[in-house]
Parts: sequence; C-alpha cells; structure tokens
Amino acid sequence: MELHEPELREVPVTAVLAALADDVRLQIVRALAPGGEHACGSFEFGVSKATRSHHLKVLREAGLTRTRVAGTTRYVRLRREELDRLYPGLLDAVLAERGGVA
Amino acid sequence: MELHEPELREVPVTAVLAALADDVRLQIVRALAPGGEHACGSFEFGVSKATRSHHLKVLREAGLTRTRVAGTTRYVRLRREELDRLYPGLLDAVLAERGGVA
DNA sequence: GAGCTTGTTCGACGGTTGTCGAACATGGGT
DNA sequence: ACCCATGTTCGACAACCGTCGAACAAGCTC
Repeated sequence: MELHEPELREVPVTAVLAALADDVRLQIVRALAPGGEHACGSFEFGVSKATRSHHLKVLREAGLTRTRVAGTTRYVRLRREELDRLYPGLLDAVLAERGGVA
Repeated sequence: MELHEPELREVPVTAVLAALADDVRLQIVRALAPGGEHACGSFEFGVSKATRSHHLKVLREAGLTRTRVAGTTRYVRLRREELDRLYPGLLDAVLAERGGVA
C-alpha cells in the first residue's frame, strides 16, 4: 500500500482549495483541526464508507492529511504545521465557526 | 440587469472556496488583488468571452467581487475588506506567489 | 438608424466529481 | 482455519462544471 502523500509545495493551490470546497471534507477537517489522530471509521457523517474512503483519499492527495496504518485501521491527522507555514491563515479562516451557510 | 451580489455571510464557505479553486478565476483574483477596478474585457487569459463572463459571474455570486455597470462596459473589483474581515488570512494565503503548481 | 463594441445568455459537448453497493484485501480474534 | 472488522477499489450512475460558438441585448458614435 503506497499511501501517496505529496509534498505540499508540489500541490497546486487550486487543488488544496478544491479539496476544502466540499461539505463532507470540511467536516472531516474540522474534526481533525483540534489535533491528534482519528481512526478513519470514527467519522460518522451521513455517507457510505466507500464515499468516506474517497474523501479521505482526496484530502491525503491534496497534502492536507497524513495517514498512519496500524493493523486494519488507519489513523488520520491534519498536516497543520506545514499548512500554516505554506498558507498562513488559510485553515484558521476556513475553520472559523462563524458562519457561512445560508 | 439584476447584478446579483450576495452578502458574504450568506455564502457557504464551500462556495467561496470552490470559486477560488479554479485556475482562470484565481488569475482574475490575482489581477484584482492590488486594488482598483478592472474592465471585464481587460482580462486576457486564453478563454473565450463567454467563458470569461461565466467565471466573473461565479466570482460575483460567491461574494468575491463587486461589479459596476457603466455604459456597455462593466468594472469589477475585489471585495477585499469584507473578505479580510470574514476570512482573515484567506486571500493572503491564496494569493501568495510562492508557489503551488508542480 | 446602421454599425460597432462590450458583455450576457443559450444550448451543447466532454470531462470531472460525489455517491452508492458489491467485491476484494488485510489483519486481528477465538 | 474460520469469521469478523476495517478500509480500499471497482464499476455505474447522476449531477455538475468548464468550455465553446452563436445568438442576443444594450449602449455609443457617426
């Protein structure tokens, strides 16, 4: 299992933004934001596990998360430091609980 | 001509991010970032005027730009203050020239 | 008014994306 | 060894998106 995790510098900005521009993925990022690892299965938004797996892959390949394999479970965490270094303010702006949504 | 320009608070975050997650639109935002008004026709990226019109509409309806009509030409500008107030750091992070792309 | 310029709207097209169930892979338990 | 749990991958399908040319609308100038 290759676990393809790109260097953040090599990911186009538009790909990072596109990865964040989805409701389910944003929920995942919000859940991850406080820090620490989460088992993939711990995300219970109303989607099938196939869909959840897909979203986690998108996040990983956009350079937003890192995944550790431990037995049959996989633990995900936000690459916060790298993100804050490369895109200072991005995560804070996006995660701010104030609002958005109609 | 209605010129539908929503309140930024009422636009879902994902819509703002989706609007920025496109190469052509990001180029437009970068051109607008220094400030001031630009005529729609002044954007010469390799797309037809139909496509350009479409992208400007997406930006406007995501609350990112404001448009002033003057005769047959339309002038566009970034809603920078509102964006910086609601999403501090977002624009700076996204516009930073360092970057992205392989 | 004729004609030009600027920009929008209308299909249409092809590609991408989100979603799912089903099948598969892997690694524990007992 | 068998079963169960956790995830991934594989079609498939519908919806959406970026793109275009063509038609249209509105305003300016002669």
